[in-house]
Amino acid sequence: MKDFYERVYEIAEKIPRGKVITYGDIARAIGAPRSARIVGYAMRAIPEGRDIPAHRVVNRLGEMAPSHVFGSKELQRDILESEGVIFNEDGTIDLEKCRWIYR
DNA sequence: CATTTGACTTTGA
DNA sequence: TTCAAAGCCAAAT
Repeated sequence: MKDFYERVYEIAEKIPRGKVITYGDIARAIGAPRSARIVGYAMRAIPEGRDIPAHRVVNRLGEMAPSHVFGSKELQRDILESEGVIFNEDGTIDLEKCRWIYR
């Protein structure tokens, strides 16, 4: 049995290109539906040398991570857009179309 | 060992 | 409907 963070990373790095996932969904996928915050905490502490598409992990409203993580929210949005993620007019992700379900 | 913190979510006023 | 507050739980201090 691996560390909590490890499980988060295990799932996060499997997110397909052009898709996103919410913190709550990841938490549920690793059997800890009440630990959405911890998932976010884990994403902030991603170990170096690990290739994790953290920009594909968003909150349940499809909003970008706070600017201080990627430098700016616009940067994260650009990356996602270039990967094929659909955005709404207000700058949030269209979860209906791009939400990824772990399996 | 006790307290604080946070890339969250849900609920109640 | 909108806004504030509380719950949640692993890690860091």
